[in-house]
Amino acid sequence: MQINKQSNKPYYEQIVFGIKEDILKGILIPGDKIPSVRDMAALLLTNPNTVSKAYKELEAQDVILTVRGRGTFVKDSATSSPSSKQMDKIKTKLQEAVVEALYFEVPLEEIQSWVKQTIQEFGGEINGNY
Amino acid sequence: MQINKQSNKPYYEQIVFGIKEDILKGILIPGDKIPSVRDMAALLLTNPNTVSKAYKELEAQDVILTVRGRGTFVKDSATSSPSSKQMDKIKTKLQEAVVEALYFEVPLEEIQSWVKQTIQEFGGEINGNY
Amino acid sequence: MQINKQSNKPYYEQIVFGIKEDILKGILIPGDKIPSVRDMAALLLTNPNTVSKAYKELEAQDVILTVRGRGTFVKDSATSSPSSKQMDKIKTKLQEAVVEALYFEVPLEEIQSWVKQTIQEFGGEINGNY
Amino acid sequence: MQINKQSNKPYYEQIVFGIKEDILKGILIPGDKIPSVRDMAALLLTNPNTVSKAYKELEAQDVILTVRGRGTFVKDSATSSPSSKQMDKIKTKLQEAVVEALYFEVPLEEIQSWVKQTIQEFGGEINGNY
DNA sequence: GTGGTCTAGACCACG
DNA sequence: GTGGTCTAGACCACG
Repeated sequence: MQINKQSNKPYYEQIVFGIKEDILKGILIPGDKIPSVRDMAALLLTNPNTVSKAYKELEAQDVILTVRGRGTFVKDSATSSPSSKQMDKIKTKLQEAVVEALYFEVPLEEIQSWVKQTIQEFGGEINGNY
Repeated sequence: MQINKQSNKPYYEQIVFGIKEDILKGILIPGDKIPSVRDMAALLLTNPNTVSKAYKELEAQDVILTVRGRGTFVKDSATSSPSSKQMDKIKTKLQEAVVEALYFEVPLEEIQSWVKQTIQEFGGEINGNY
Repeated sequence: MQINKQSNKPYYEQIVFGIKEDILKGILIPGDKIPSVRDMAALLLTNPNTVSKAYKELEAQDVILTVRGRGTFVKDSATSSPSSKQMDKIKTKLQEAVVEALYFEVPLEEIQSWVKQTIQEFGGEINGNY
Repeated sequence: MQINKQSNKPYYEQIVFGIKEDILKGILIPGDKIPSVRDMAALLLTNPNTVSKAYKELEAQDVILTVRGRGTFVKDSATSSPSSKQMDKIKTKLQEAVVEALYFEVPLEEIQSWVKQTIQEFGGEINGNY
């Protein structure tokens, strides 16, 4: 995992997203201890406060569990069901991306293929009749 | 088109997106004159500076064209081909939305259906066997 | 509203609680603009970052709404329904306080009276047959 | 008694609270010897330092008494009268819990019922016309 | 060693 | 003028 310092995306959001990616990819599994705030900051060449902010956000989203004095752990993903608010947010984000693509005349097949690729890369088993 | 003042999305981005939506929907077609910065600001109950910023962004993206003294016009979409940079940005945005959805265990069928719905609403002609 | 710098309660939590109190008391009503992060920091003789943290927490709890560049506003309390998690937390907190009181042999009548007083001070109209 | 390692409440506070609960419930009665720091640590699968901290806190609150070489004992509750400082703390804690509940529009009846339940569970004899 | 809180101060995006 | 992000660095509570 790395922070793209050129991106206009805040560092802490990149960390939040990166952790989720690692969980989806199976690099991190439920129960795993993730690096301490300080270690992660050293790894990512950023400030501990920034990592701390990311971890707090991840905890608010029920992705990790942090125990004072002991560390931070990956939660069971089954536990974390999104609120309808989060659901709406995700849906809107997806739709906006699609509209954007359509506007710039990305061929439909390509849009579909991007989605499929991502699902295959991150989504694990896919039903045959899809 | 309206601005959602509750949204955490910047007003100017909402305007940029709204114009693109209107074009995709056919409400605006190439060559159409769009309201002046001041008129649009009045329509949207917002600050002219905000509209101006949105128009500049739309011009940078080759979506509209401002002719001094004559007004602002919707460009021919054929003219506006996205740079590979824009293309990457769109792809990344789409993938991130999908990853987010996967993380929160949105069923694959639902993700697909969201994409299809959006395409059908905005994308015009869709091949039957798609 | 004031921060008790002697208290072991974090400043930012005191601010969160203080805002809720002011809403319950009617000092703040839905739609009201609350002081900017900087102004509030000056009022409370604390650091803007601390106020910012409090405001973020209040927004996460659906108590206030912050609009970039415009300010921070009190939300309609009807909108903010607590999650079952929040509910559990509140219940636990209340029960712990009661257990503590019982342990130190606070008379039952006194415990009841504390609760009633608080309800009368903050709860507005109370049904007669209570 | 058990420690909830998921809770964000410090372990030592959980122990302090747990002992008080046991006394209120009658599981522990004045004069009872409670497990040594080491035994308790083994029982609770935690660090002896943590138990030690809890015992010190309980001693400071006049709940238990440690006699060097003989062990740790539950004090007579009559002996342990709270300082007015402790009293204020308890009152504040209770009021805060009630304010929190009111803010989130927990019905008054429910707040009352939570208090009653707790009293009935822990408080022993309750006057009929209460 | 772990995360939590707080300060001081900088720079930025938005309206 | 508004909130958001980030850094650097301090001190603290907990285990």
